[in-house]
Amino acid sequence: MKSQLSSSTEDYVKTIYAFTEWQDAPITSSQLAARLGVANSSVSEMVRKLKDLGLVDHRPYGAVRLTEEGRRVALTMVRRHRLLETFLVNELGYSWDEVHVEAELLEHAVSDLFVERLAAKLGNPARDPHGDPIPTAEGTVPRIDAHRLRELDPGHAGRITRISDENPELLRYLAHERISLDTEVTVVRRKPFGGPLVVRIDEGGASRDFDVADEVADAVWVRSGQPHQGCTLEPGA
Amino acid sequence: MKSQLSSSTEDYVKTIYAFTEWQDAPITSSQLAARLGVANSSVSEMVRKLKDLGLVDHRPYGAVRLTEEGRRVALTMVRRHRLLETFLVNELGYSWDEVHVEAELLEHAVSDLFVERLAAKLGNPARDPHGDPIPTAEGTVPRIDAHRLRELDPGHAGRITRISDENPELLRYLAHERISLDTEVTVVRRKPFGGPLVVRIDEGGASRDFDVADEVADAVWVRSGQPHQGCTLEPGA
DNA sequence: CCTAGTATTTAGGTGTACCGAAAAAATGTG
DNA sequence: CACATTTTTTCGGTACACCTAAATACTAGG
Repeated sequence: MKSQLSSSTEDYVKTIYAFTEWQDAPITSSQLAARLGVANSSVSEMVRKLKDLGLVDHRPYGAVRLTEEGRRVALTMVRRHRLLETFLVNELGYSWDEVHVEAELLEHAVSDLFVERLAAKLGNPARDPHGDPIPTAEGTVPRIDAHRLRELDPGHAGRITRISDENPELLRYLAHERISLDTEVTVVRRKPFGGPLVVRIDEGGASRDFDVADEVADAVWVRSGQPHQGCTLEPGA
Repeated sequence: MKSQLSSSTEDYVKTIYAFTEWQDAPITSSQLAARLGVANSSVSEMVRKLKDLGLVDHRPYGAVRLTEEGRRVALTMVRRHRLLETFLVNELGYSWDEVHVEAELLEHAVSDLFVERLAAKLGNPARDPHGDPIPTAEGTVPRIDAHRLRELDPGHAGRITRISDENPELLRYLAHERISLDTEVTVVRRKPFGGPLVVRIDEGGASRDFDVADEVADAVWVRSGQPHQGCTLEPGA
């Protein structure tokens, strides 16, 4: 059942999964190639191998979809990645813009035993430092009920529950602008024709307006209602 | 200066270093092959590459010796390995027979930043859970002043300061026999012609005699004098 | 000091994961 | 709906780290 996959294989599966985590529509060959930073021809070849391994469904010229087994592998990788990020931030004092690359390397080197011991030590967190849900060991993904900042209409208020970890520079920028998980925002003005989105930010009484760049509006997720509950929810919760 | 070495390269260098850590005499091709579990021909080829990288000195049919640069790399790997082992035991509740394999995988995946943050968190230990000295980031190896149990004469008393981590089964056996770091032993009888070495073990008042198998006598190191100081000495100490 | 035996290297070959270039299939547009 | 464009696949080729088998160099015994 677990024939030990190469770290390339793990990366492909994780990337395929990640593509559909926050949207529908399966990933195409060239999108996969772009995200992995390899040539299209490499993807064609590798996808055939993944299919032989039973990890993806794919027919020539079609999109690539994970099988149940592939999804299981992907969730294992995502769990590893996010637990490692949490560890790096909570225990080793990394800042949230530093953890992604480090976790990317480590996730291929840790054993299941390591992951479960680490999860226990961290208190079985349900979210990582960027607010991304950490799949359970059994393959359940905690539901995250939030929307991209970009999609919100004026007047909509809520708390930031997720910030994509893909771009460290963006994370540093947001930290510099004092925007983080749990920051309360209210949409003031929706993008007209190419104009900026503006949000109002509560800061213990005072408030300021903030121009949201397109990239930021895509990377930041907001939830109205309950506050973000940090990194230490109970496992089954 | 740091052109990123493959994990194979790291393993070769580490293995070459390890061979001379507790004895003199440089390692030969076939010894290297045996320890790495690869064919002699693979070693020949790889040693040539290591030479091209400036990590070893070697002329055909001669032994393999690390260069200064090679030694630096090896110490980096050993530092990583032993800090990781310490982490696994101290923070994740691994037992000392479980850590070696896990550390072997992780040591190729961690960054220098990770290692130094980890070292700081662990309190810059000078010894790992088996009593092996942890090289400093600057490449200094804390002196360990001990002898193999095998080499001790009757009457010699001391504390166990090191137990080789290479054989997990042996470690489990010793744990089962209630022998660990800091156990006080006195050599009762030295091996006559193939007969067993016997040590007396103090156990808070009571004492028992223990037959030491050959393999154990090679793996256990004893120091007379000060007690083993645990895993939290100061860096420069 | 020559030879039998062992240690080491060379030669040729494998699998994985990548590449660029060329061929083939799918897609969009007049 | 045919053709040009884009996307995907196929086709040689490369680097790495390993292998077995064959050739070569050391080394110890007679």
